Amino acid sequence: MNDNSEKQKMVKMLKALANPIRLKMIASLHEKPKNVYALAKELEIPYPLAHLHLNGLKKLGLVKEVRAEQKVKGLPSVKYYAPSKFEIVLTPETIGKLYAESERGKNG
Amino acid sequence: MNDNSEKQKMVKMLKALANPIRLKMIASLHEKPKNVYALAKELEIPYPLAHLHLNGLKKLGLVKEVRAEQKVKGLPSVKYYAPSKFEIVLTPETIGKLYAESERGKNG
DNA sequence: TTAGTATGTAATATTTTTCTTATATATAAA
DNA sequence: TTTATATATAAGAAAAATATTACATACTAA
Repeated sequence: MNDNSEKQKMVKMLKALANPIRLKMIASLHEKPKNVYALAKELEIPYPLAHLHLNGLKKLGLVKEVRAEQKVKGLPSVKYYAPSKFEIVLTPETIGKLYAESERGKNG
Repeated sequence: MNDNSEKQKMVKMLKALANPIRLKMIASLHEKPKNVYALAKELEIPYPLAHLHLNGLKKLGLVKEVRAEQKVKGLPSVKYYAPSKFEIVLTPETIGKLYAESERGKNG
């Protein structure tokens, strides 16, 4: 019942990482945490696009908010993001295992 | 000049692997080499679709022909495929490195 | 000769992903 | 008040990926 979610999660993760903008974002945030606005400027893409891509990474837990600086009074603070700790190893073996294990999971 | 190809190749590889059918194919071929027709039946998808997906993997070198059995006389032999040996490790560090190194490659 | 095995491709249709444009809010500085 | 900083979302357009249908070839077995 739940054995599919592992495979589905993997596909979602890989889809998220299979994009040059999102890879660049992770690389940039790994170097130094920053906010969406700065990221958009650095990658030379419009803010809504940057927001969209970062949000996708955030939803999958590949990127997280590390701190929120309240520059002014009680107002929209600047949110800094950094990559989460993740490790995905792709080999014929790991892929084979992913499917073999969930097959077994079906019955026992 | 050539520093982009590494990143582009990575994105292509990840795109190829970010698909349930293609992951299943690799898992199945890792278990036992087989031909497109058998793969199509096993995954319960139409042959042209299986051909399309396997071709994508083949073009990137993720899957290779391991042998061709000539069942009959001088005719379309059955082609068996297996995954190539590959290893892709995805962490914030490896992604950061991928982009940092190619940046440096631009000038030196 | 029809069904099953086996290959491969082309054209189209569908679906998903990606990108742009527009909207809305809020502050500071010029 | 206009520009720059900063957030967030929605709607629609464009592009890319995915899937279907049809075609063409070729042998074997029923």
